[in-house]
Amino acid sequence: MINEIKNFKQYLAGVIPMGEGSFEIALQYLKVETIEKGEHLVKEGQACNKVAFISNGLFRIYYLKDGTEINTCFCKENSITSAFDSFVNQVPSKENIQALEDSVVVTLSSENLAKMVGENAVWQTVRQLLTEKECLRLSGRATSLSFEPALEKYRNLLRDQPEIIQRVPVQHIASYLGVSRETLSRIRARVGE
Amino acid sequence: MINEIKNFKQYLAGVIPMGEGSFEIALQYLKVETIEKGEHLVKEGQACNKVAFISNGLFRIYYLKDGTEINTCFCKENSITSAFDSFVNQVPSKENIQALEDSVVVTLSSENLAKMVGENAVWQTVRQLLTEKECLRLSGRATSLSFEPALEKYRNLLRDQPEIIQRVPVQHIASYLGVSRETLSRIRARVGE
DNA sequence: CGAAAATTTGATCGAAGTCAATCATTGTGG
DNA sequence: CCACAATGATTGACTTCGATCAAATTTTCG
Repeated sequence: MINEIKNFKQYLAGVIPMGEGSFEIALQYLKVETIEKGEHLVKEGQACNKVAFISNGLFRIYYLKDGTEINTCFCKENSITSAFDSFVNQVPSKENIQALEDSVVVTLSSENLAKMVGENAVWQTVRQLLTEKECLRLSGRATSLSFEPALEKYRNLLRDQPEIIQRVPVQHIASYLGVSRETLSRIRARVGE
Repeated sequence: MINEIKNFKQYLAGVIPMGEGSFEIALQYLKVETIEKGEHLVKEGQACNKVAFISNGLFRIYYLKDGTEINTCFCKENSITSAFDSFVNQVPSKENIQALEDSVVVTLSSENLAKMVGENAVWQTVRQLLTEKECLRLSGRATSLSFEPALEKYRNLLRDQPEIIQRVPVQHIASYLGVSRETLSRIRARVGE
């Protein structure tokens, strides 16, 4: 089993205990892809018919509002990324997913996921758990975005995802926090780092 | 079958087509409860071990931030409400759910839901679909909260949930929109209701 | 090295928050 | 049924945080 697939297996083991052989069903369906920095995994308008486990690298999810990009999520190695709405409802994506670093992902199409669910119900549970996780993330984001002042937002990000601040250009972080580049710059000057 | 249960069946039919008899499994597990205006369905600190289908009435979900209430959701008849995090992860709820009108709900405990999933896999699918729905709602909320000016937020609420504005006290709406009571009041004066 | 992009810094402006007072509505007890 | 308290909503004055515009500086990369 190649390394990327192993990483994915490891990741799932942390989400739900999987009986011997349950994971192996997936092997025939998984695909390893390399995405270079700057390239897109998903583009607006496309249907996103797959989820991607990030074995290595970093992505951002963003959409366009009145011509400017708004980042909604940063996804790093050892997590899953996808254009949720598009994947679930098979509609064209309003979101873009772009690699911020050279990345390697393991992808799984929705059709293949459906097959896996048919073969072993544990995959249905996996899907359920991952969806619930996404709910919790979104709920936290909604809270933070509108009820924290800019400084708090930054502090919280620093607390919850310190690596992001190291690895992501400031402009993207500003948009993620719902703050102008200039304001974020000043906050950073004050916080010292 | 009493009316509240019928309503619930009807609601589910709109979420997913259910084979004859699939719903009937639920009958033994469902419970009808009456909640008077002002009473709580869930209180902070309690574990919320059930979901409630609202047959009749209106609820708000809120939590306390530095002593002030922040509303995160209004749920009216013909929809489902629950303290998501608490229900899913069996932890004490940070959220409160309060009836804004005299209400009648159909409740289902998480243990009973688990039993139902065991008896018929369609209930697993129901759960999945409802979770996905919640994700989409949260995603929209996160977007609206931080990237729309106050006026837009209000207009969007007016467009998406006009009834809420009729049925919910202004103070609660303000907190839901992440805006001070005074600002909302001024917006309403401008928009002309 | 030099051009382009990203970040920081400075000055100004505006949307929305806060504080305070007034007006409206609801509800309760005499 | 009215009076009065209590709560909720509106209006006004002032302040503040963060956006915008503009310029300077730093970093990135061909």
